[in-house]
Amino acid sequence: MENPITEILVDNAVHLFGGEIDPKMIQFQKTRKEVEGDLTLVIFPFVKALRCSPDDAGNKIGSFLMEKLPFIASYQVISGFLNFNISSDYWLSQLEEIDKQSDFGFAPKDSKSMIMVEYSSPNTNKPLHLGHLRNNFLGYSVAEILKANGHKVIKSQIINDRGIHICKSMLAWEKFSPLNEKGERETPSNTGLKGDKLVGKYYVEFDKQFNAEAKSIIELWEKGDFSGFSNKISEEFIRLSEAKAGKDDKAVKGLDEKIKDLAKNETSLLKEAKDMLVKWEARDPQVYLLWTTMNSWVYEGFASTYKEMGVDFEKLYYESDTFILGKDIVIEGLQKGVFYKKEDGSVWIDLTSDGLDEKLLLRSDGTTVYMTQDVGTAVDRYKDFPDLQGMIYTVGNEQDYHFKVLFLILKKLGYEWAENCFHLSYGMVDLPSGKMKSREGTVVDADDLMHEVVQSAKEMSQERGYLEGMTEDERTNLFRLIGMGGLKYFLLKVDPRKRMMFDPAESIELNGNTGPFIQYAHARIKSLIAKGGSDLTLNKTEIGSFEKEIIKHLVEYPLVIKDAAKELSPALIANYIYELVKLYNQFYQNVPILIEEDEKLKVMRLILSENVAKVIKSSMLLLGVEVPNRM
RNA sequence: GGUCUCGUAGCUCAGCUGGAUAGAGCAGCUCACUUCUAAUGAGCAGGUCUUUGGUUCGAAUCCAAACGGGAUCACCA
Repeated sequence: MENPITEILVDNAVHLFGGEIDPKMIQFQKTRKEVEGDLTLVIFPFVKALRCSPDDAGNKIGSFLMEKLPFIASYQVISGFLNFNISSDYWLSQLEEIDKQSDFGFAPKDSKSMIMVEYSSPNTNKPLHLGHLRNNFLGYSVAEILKANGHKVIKSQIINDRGIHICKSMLAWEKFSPLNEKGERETPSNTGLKGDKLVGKYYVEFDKQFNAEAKSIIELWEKGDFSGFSNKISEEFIRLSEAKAGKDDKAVKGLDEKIKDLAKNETSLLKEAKDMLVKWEARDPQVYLLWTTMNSWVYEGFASTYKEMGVDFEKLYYESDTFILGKDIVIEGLQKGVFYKKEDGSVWIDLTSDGLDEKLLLRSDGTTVYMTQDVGTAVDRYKDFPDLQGMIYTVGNEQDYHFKVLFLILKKLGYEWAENCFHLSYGMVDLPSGKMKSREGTVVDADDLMHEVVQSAKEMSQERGYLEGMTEDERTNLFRLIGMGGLKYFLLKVDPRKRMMFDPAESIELNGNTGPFIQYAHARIKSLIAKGGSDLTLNKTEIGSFEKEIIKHLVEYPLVIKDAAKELSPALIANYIYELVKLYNQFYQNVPILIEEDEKLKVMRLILSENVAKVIKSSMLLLGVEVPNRM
């Protein structure tokens, strides 16, 4: 309805305003609740041209539009705002239109360009945690939203499966895993532990032993025992120790950190891990076997976690593959003069003229770094999918700088598609106790959390749900659906860019702005439909204000889907659904539906309800959340 | 310290392409189930939109500075 108004105003600008107008002057907004009307036009921009009071200007525009547009039933001007009343018939016809479309709000499938959405991309040395949940739910949802907008989407991830961190858990497993009576070390099958958990356990074990060794080295040094260490080390230690005298606590702490780093570098454990990395790069058969074995455990563990999360991927990339390509590209770039080599053989790019720093791409020993791999991965992806028109990296905002640099490097290498790369930078998840810190054991494990929310959904459903006649399987599925729905909705309802607070108690809440609140509304409608019937035909009838508000909101759905894609923000969808459900609950509570005696009214209300359920279901699926028919 | 980012009710968050009296949820206090699922709805109370300047007919929204959180500045990923 905005479009015809805009058209008429632009077409008749000379007559109305005495000259052409900028369409940007035509600003619509929702009519305030307290004021009667369905749509509001802001008059202020026109006041100057019309050289009269805002009220006169409003009346002039209002009467002109009312004459031209039959759907404007009446209008009134209040302090510079022109409020239109839109006719009942118009809203009814809108409802009819929505009712016809099973995929209401969605653009035709594959009608737009191909986009890759990268998300998850975990390290293979630690189990997934709460932060990964936000990442995965966000990435998955953004992919769904883009699909709804007609894009062809490739969901992808890069698996960080190589590097010193992987060697650490491998080494710790070899050294510290106890042997059972059969002489085997711990494996997922002989311990019953999930693969990622088992490997993570040894990563932690490495860190523990590593720190212990460093500590004992420092103790030796403090006693003045430097046997076996170079003069350089002992001098540095003495220098740092003496610097502590007379400094404040903070400075002393910093110096102690440096001493610790010094000692860590001297540990036999780190040396062994580094040796292992060198062997890995040389494809030493034994190390490679260990690597593939332990990685396969992790992948198995991740697969089950992803399944639980309800996320999936079309194409996986492995760092162990792409780093080679990255290295080749860097060497090529070196020849082209994009990069330069320092005396020690390390390769760099100078980005100071772009306001950034110098960045390392190859170490002096020729090995690659994170950036090198990311260059290789990006190029690999465009090779695999030449039709790609964009790539979205769902990665935490602590890597903002990294991606700025990455995209700039790609651009400097001459890849035009670098322009279409976008870092979907999301904020960290905090706990009420503060930041998650692995060292302090405050990391919330993804599997544990998902298990807890489902368990809690079970308890609450058994207390108040409508479960009679449901099979055991149906119940289990319902509990999963409610628990996971609550968790996903909780993590997706806030603006992804913002740092957010995760309160475990609040995440299993059922009232207010929560997943189960919305799921409940859906179940309630489905129960109505089951009793009142579907496949009804809409007849002309009067509509009340509750119905009208809902239809107005339904009409906005296609626009919200577009906005959510533009902003890459599932939060916009979540807010929209919440608003819709609140409106519907008010209607439900105040207006009779099945017990309405006027058949036409009853049918209209049922059709309205059905379409609300349709939109709830479709929009929740954009968030990756399923909705039950009963609960 | 440089760069980036955030600051809205006791708490968690909307609102930010400038527009009417700044909104929800939670927590607190009331009220409504012989009626379609009360996992609901209605109401009360709660605000210097961090501060100070500027732009404007009009600023939570744009600009600048200050203050306060956070991130980042590795031959880590």
